[in-house]
Amino acid sequence: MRLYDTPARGVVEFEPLRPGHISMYVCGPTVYAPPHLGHGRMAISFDLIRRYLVFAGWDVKFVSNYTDVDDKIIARARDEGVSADAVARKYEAVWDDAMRRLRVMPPDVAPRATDHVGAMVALVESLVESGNAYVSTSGDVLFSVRSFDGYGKLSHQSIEDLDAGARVEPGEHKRDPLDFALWKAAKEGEPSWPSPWGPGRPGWHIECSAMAATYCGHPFDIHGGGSDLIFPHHENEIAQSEAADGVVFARYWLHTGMVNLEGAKMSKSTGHFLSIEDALARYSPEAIRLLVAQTHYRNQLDFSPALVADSEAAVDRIATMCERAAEALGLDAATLRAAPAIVAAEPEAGAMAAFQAAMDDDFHTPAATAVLFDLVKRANAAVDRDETAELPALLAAIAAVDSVLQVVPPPARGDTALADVMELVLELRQRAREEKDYATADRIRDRLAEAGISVEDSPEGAKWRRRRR
RNA sequence: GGCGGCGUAGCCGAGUGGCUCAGGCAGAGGUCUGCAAAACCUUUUACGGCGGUUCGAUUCCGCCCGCCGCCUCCA
Repeated sequence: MRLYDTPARGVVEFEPLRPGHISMYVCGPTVYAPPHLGHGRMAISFDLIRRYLVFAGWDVKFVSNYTDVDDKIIARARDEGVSADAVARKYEAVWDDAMRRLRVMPPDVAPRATDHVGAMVALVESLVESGNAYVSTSGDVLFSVRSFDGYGKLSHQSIEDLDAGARVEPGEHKRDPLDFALWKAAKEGEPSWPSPWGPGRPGWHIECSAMAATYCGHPFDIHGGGSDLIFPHHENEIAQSEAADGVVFARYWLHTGMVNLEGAKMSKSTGHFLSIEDALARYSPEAIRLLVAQTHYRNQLDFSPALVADSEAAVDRIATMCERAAEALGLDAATLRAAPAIVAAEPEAGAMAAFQAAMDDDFHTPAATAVLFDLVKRANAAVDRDETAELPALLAAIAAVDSVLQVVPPPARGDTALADVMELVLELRQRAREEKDYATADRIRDRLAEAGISVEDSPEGAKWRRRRR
């Protein structure tokens, strides 16, 4: 298996720390606002990667945190007149719900920063002892970037280059403009924890260093996140994790591309974004996942309604195929879509080989979707030719590929009242057709289409189904 | 200014030094149908510009143009 490693600036062969095992840490959300499609893309991208690793037989430990103590959370709490903890818990739930709806698997461990302050304090202490950190006159504990030789190795910047663009806020008392806070002294009314340097709270970067080491080990295999976290967040994680003991922090770094909306990056801070909730009100989770999978995870994704509409049509096509195949095999369509593995058959070997080859090459999901659509086309062709013998192997392969992609839509919830009404309507329409009253038959079909129900005539009688938009 | 990415057919989006091709969506024609739909088959001046390397470049190199990201909180 090969993957693109950010510090190596290229695709490298993956070698696990322990054979058969992969420990993975992906930076989770700061829970102060609803997540947007940028977060969704990042989460779906890593979900695709994780599901594939599991599919490929790795024993994966997937850890993703909640940053639940932060300036923005505190500011939000102040604005709303509630506690910081209340804000964090609220948006944690919003995040979980969004992830569930996007069919993103929950992490094996989802640690909260506030539950790991002790480990952070211990890490800061060791950095102070090793001379990599100092207590500033303002009472903060700062990391001295010049004390760490490798600073800049992830983002490929020299300290000099970075220095030129660095800003210093008044009152920070930094020895170097690039030095960053490991521990912030408590201000009036802020959440705080006891420490050797007085009450305070952890800096942003230290939590990930502490939690990743706690749950994934030191070192661990793969660290992931959005590409906008490369600097300074991940660069700083490396510095503070490696400076004290010289042990490598994460062995491979994976970064996902940004999502653009109308030509500019989505960003919570600028208000230029489409929330996951709003997106899901208009588009199906499967269409959003397909859109994400059809673009390589490292590339920028330019989001637009027209784009999801395309994906929606493609997802619809997969759903239609499932129904046709189920009928051809005499299976219940809903059961087939809910549990495609019902067709107990060996997945078609050629497709599986193509799928694995694609995913082993830096998680090439665009090629994997091509494999899926090739299977859909072959399954449809088999139904057309009435060659159902090869169908189970094709469906098993589709199920296998979809165990990673998760783009086959689940069956619509059964609405028996609608089904009864439709039975009557189609019966009346059939009577009109038999009487060659095609005007009436077509009018019924057209009106149903307007109501979002398509009607298809076939030798076995008319079939109907609800259309996605 | 420093670091990095991208520019591929109507749209989105993979990929490759020459060989038949990614894939999806849309459009056109065909099969099927009372007409449709679905499905299948066929199909639509493709590789930003200018040079260079090469027997041969969309693919490698250089320059230019355009777009985007990071360098500050950010998925």
